[in-house]
Formats: sequence, structure tokens, C-alpha cells
Amino acid sequence: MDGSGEKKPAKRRSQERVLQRDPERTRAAILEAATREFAENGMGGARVDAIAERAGTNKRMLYHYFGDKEQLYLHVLEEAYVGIRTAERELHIGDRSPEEGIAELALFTWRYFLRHPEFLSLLGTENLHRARWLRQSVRLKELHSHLIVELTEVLDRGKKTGVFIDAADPLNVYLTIASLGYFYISNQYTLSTIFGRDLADPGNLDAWERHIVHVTLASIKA
Amino acid sequence: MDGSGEKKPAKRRSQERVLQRDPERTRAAILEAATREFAENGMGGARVDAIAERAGTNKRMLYHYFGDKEQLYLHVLEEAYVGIRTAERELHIGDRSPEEGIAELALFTWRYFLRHPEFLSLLGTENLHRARWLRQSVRLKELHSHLIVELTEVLDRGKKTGVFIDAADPLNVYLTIASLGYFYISNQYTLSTIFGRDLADPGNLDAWERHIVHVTLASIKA
DNA sequence: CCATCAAGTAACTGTTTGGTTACTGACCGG
DNA sequence: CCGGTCAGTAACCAAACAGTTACTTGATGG
Repeated sequence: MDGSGEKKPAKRRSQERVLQRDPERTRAAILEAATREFAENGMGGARVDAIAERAGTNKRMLYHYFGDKEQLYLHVLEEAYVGIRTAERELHIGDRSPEEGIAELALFTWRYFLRHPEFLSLLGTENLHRARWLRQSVRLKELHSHLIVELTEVLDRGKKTGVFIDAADPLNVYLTIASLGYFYISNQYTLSTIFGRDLADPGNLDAWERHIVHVTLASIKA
Repeated sequence: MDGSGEKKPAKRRSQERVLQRDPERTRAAILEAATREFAENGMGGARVDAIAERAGTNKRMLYHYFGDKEQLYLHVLEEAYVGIRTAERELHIGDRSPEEGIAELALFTWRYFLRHPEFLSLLGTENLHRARWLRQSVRLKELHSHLIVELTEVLDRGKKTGVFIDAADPLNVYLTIASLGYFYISNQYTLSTIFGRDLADPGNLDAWERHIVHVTLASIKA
């Protein structure tokens, strides 16, 4: 839950007692509480009071650290993007065969989405508002290029060895992977309701995971 | 429910002048205004005052016809589902070859999504709330079965003639088509921002349309 | 031509909301 | 051990909000 174990300011007194005043912990608690609140209720539905209460603090601190509701929301969104892109960097999809690389990226993306529904939710909220806050972000210029660069390289290797078609486009491949994962998870509630099948059932989740890999590879195989 | 339409005795006067008092028109205006307001702002962000103003009426009428904000929202959502499923019924995807049938469904779905972004937006909002209102709906039980029935039949024909693989599942095929269309359109704002390519550009839209058909068929072809 | 009743209006109400103010108390250098 | 600084608290405020009340307007049947 809390991140009290990480990176203390080193100037700790010899005794280990819990501080009543811990700026970093309070800040982190607000950010985490805000992530949940925004993910569950969207921008319009999120309540500042609820965030403060969830964080075990009060509104004054929230405004102290983040300015206002909108800036707090932007921090949450940026942090969420940093989260997936950071995890993605540790993949090294170019280490094995091109086909295994693509399959690995597809699996990673699906599983990341599955474990971080709050990320999908935040994306949905941000898109509802036509990227109004994301476009103001200055932290996110170079964050996403790494993915495309690495994906381009893997696809090019596959094209040279003749396993991928020449028309395979890096962005299209990523959008395909992301589409299949995003829609299934973020829309599971309406889909389960109207089609009468529980999409969250482990068996169905497994089947869809295999489906994503199969579809992605089938769409670019020579 | 309310049954406002049933007792209309069609006793219109000979002159065709526009009525100042027109219940059906007012009701329809509220529903359309609400559709836009909910689609643009979500459930939490939508304002009852804004809906009344957009409809050219006032809140009293809105509460008169629809009860409260939540019931109005449910009406909007139901109407949106009726819209796509009604248009879908006129497709008759079984009339041509199985491959053409699937391609036709994919094209229809993509183009419908493209022309009705408010439908995608409403789905996003409803899923944010885990289908809270949709599950209460009594009008939507039999609405969606037609699609699956017809799709099953097309796939079965394709399997018999050997053009489709046996593993092709109707729901999975539809989810694939819907995923690729939904994600591209509903997430275009964040995607265009982070990847620096305008996804709404006509050339890119056309390319994605062809991509959807290609991917869908590639994933089920024998 | 008037009684009736539904359509339509606008001002109002109690509550919730984002944001602020005035204050308390823990920590640290000198 | 004192005083300034800043994390933290709670009461507060004006605006915005969903929903209501009291009222007016206009079509229509008798």
C-alpha cells in the first residue's frame, strides 16, 4: 500500500520511530489515492475530498503539493504513462527471433493492461476530454519513441529474413496489439452484459491472450 | 413506462404551422441534447442545466419526461445501442460469400463507429461505471443475439467450404473487429499526441479501415 | 367561450463541491 | 532552548449542482 520503505532523506535520527511529518510519504499517498479516484470516477466524477480521505490526509495538503485538481490529475496521468513505458523498456524484444519478439510485446502489453486497469481507465478519461491535459504535458515528449524504434528494428529484421510482409508498419502493429487488449478489458462490463458471457473468466482471459498473439502474428506473416 | 406516444389521436389542425407546444419534439430534443452532453462529459461531468439549455427547454421538462439524470442517461444509452443494432440488421452479411460477409461486417462496424463517436463515448462512460446502468436495462435482452446468430452462420459456411479455420469463434471475431475500430477512434487523441501522427487524417483512416479487414480475415483464414 | 389539464417557465432550495483561511505543532539551525 | 519554517489540520466559503415548487400559457372538448 504505502511506499514508506523507499528512499528516506538519509538524515533520519538514530531512533526508527514513525514520523508524523513525512512529505514524501504524504505526497505519494495523495498520488496513489488520486490515481484510484480518477480511474474509478473519471475527471468529472472524482472528488477532491474523497482523494484526501483515501490518502489519509486532507485537502490542504493536496493543494499544497499539486496546486489544484487538474494538475493533480495530470501528475497521475503522467505517472501512469511512465509506469508502462518503464516496464516496457525492460523487455528487449530484439533479443530473440522477430516472431518471438512480437509475441513477447503482445503478451507483455496484454498482461500489463490486465494488471493495471486503472491505466486503461485513465486513458479513457483523457480521451473523453480529447487529450486536453496530456497535450499540456512537457514530461512526455521522448517517453514513447523508444518503443517505436525497437519495434521498427524487430520488424525490419523479420522482413529481411522473409517471415514478415513488407507492408508491416510499426505503429499499426502496436495499435493492433493495444486495440485487442484495451477493448477487451476496458469494455468487459458492457460486453459481458449484452453477450451474456463473462469475459473476466480466467478461461476466457487465457483464450483472448492466445488470440491476441495469433491475430498479431497472422496479420504480418509473409 | 411512460407511454407518451400511444394516445396521440393525430387530430392535427388543417394548418401546418409549427406548434409551440409539441411534447414529442421536446422529448426528442432533450434526448438528443443529453446524448451529446453525456458523450462529451461523461456521467459525472454532464450537467442537467446544460442539457436543458442545449435542448432549448428547461429542467422541469427534463424531469417531467425522464424522471432524473440517471434514467435520462439510461434512455440515451439504450437508444444508442438500438441505433447500431438496427443499422446492423440491414446488412444481411449472409447474402454473399463468407469472406465478403465478414469483410462487410468489419467495414460496417468501422464506419458506424467513425460516424457515431458519441456511441463510443457512451460505451466508455458506461464501462467506467462497470455497466451499472446497462445492467438495469430491461429493453436490451434480445437486441444483440441477432448479430451473433448471423455471424455464426456465416462462419459455419466458411468452415464447411474450407476457407475459415475451425477454431474461428463468432464472439471472438466480432470482438476483434470492434476492438480495432473502437480503440483507434476512441483513443485517437492520446495516441496522436504521444506518437506524433494525426490518426484522424483521412489517409490514415483509410489505411486503418483496410487494416481492420485484412487483420480480421487473416486471423480466421485457413 | 370557458373549464380543464397538460406543456412550459423561472425562481428557488438544500446539498455538494473545489478551493481558502486561520491555525497547530513538529523539526532544526544557531 | 528559542524562533523561524513548513507539514499538517479543520472549519469555512462562494459557486455550482440536482432536483422542486409555484406559477403561466395554450390547446381542446363540451
